Amino acid sequence: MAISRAYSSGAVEKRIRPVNIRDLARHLDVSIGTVSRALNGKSDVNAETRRRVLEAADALGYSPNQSGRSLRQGTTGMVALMLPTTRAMPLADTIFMQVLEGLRAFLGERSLDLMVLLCGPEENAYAYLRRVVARQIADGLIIADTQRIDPRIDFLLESRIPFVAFGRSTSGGSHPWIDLDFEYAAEFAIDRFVATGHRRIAVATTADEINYGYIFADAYRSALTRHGMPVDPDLVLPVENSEAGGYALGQRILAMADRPTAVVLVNGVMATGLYRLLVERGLEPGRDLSIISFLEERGLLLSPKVTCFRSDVPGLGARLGEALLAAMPAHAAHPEAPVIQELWPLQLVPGESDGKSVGETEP
Amino acid sequence: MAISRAYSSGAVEKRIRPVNIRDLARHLDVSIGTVSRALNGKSDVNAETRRRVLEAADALGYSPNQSGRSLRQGTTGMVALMLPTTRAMPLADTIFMQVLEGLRAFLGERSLDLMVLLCGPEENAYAYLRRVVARQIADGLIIADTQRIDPRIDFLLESRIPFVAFGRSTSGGSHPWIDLDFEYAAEFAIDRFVATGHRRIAVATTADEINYGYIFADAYRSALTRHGMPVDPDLVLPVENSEAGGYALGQRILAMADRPTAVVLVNGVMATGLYRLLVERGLEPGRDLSIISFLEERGLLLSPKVTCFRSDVPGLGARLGEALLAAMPAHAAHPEAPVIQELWPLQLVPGESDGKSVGETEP
DNA sequence: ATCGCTTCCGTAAACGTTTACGATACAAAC
DNA sequence: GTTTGTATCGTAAACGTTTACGGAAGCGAT
Repeated sequence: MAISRAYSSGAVEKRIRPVNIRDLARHLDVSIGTVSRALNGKSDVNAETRRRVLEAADALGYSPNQSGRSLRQGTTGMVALMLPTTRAMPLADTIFMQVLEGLRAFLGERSLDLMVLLCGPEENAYAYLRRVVARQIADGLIIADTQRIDPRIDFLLESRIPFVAFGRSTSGGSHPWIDLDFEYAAEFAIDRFVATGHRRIAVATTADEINYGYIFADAYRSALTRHGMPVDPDLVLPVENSEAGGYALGQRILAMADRPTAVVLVNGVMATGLYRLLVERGLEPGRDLSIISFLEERGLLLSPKVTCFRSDVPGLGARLGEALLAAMPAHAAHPEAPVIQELWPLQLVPGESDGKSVGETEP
Repeated sequence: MAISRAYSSGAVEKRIRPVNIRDLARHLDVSIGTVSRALNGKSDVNAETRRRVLEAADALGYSPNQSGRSLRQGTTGMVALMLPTTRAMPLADTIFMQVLEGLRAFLGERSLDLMVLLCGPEENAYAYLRRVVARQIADGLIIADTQRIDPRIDFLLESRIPFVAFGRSTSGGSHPWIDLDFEYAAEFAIDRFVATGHRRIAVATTADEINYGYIFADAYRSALTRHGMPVDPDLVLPVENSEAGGYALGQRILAMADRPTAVVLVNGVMATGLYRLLVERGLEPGRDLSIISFLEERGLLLSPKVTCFRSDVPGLGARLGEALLAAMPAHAAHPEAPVIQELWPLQLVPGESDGKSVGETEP
């Protein structure tokens, strides 16, 4: 644990003042207006002058100060994605990072920078959002983890700031959103289970207030009803969004008197925990309990291979970016761009974790 | 895929202009100077006036425009963490998110906001860094993924912007950094292996240029030498930082003529993949191959339990924040704060994945 | 009445940039 | 020679905020 003196150079040196446009203008012996026009690609500047300006800017390492620029033109060139850290932790490993990367790449091509703002548990997410909007820190906003009733959406609509929601909500009027097609996944899984003879099918949803848990459970219920099967409330199981949650889910299922023969998971993270419990109890996924999981990258390494859904997740991120740009007047293709509201498609990847129902099996 | 018209309200409404300090002053019939002083807690403002200002600001939803404020006082109140997305993906699930949360919480208590800037593969990380610094977007910077030779550090030192590195580097002079104690982990693991009779011990390091791979391998070599054991270059195995990498690692180990009986992993992500391969081949971790893994949350759910290192990772994040603040003149406890350079401690959590060497076992 | 002190507040400059506007120079057209 | 047009550039205002400075008012002491 070495501790040395501040900045080895010894003398106390002031923070270096970055070169500004005035320095650059003085250095080139032109006016700052010309420098600005040259750098911003305006037409009324001599080609030779522009070359000199660009060259000098590069040599002196000049980039326009962001505060000055955005103060003048009321735009920051940044897009903020607000992320509650409570969610960031369990979900980061599945798809969120890929959404982020798809989004970032899309925005980067349009010379917009993406910044991720973490919102901790102690600070109210709504208050934080208000602060970010009022301080005009970003030209557009992306919110995740939409809840069934989400005051953030009402506020964002009211404040007229361009935004897009990753996930649906019943709040607010017509606003841009992209969401995974949870309905398709739930119904497809149920259809598949029913087709292979399963009659007692459980669903693992989220334990918190995030909307997609409700959506998934609703789709599960309507799919069962469509097949003329009864809906047992005891088979709708809220699960904590983690591997430990999946482990606990397994414990609960095995402890049930009238045990389900199949379960569909709203989230891939829990699959690993569920697998582990089954193996510990000497049970085999796909034989003793059929499992269909949601999006999961890691789960593909599970043995036996888990049957799960897949999706073009970076593409989803890019589509989020498109939906946001459509809501930003300065970036929209045409001024009257429609509000984008889309379900993102999934495909099932068959594995070995679901199979024919063999009725009740003893552990 | 519903698509509706832009903003249900119908009429084309302009973007709302947020209330600024002038509006607030006019509304209260005082000068903008007084409003600013009242909001910033200056002493020379009447108590009753301050109350009215604060009340009105809250009622009108006023927050000072960030650009104007930071333009004037040359400070943004934000700290940026720059993260290459190439790394973000595989590592997010292990410890990085917890580092982030610890850091964010620490900064939040000091009313600094943390923003995460993603740096994609197509944009040079160094060029991006230069841009961020020149645009003065943040008061302090945190860089991760330090490489053995890292030009970013030289540049940051030269530009005099406060920063801290998560990870060591040979570049630059004396600058703040925090790093995990890879040396301790490597040596402790080797000691433990040797004590239980292992003589052929492999190490899985990173396949890229990130510095900790070198550090870990060096510590591995010196530990072997200290025990008077030969260092076989074939047992230093670069592994891709993912579960697939762990799987491939297992394939390579099993294919070796003179197979090692133990392996220590520089990263926990690969443990799962290695486990899977062993199970597929009918081998058991801890009996047929002893494994000690690095930090890993998920690995604790593996069966048999993996022997791995643990650390107070959010605490590490907070310490990163402390190291950064010590380098920021406006926030340091005293102006001549020393440069913080620290190794963060780890502890071994015994599991069942390492045990006595039973020599060569046939699959 | 004058002075000094304190409390409170208004005025205006400054931060770095963009951009509307006008000025200059020069070439082309009359 | 005058006018018109074009290319190029300088000037200055504006964005929203903070803060140094000074002024006004009140009050007690001389």
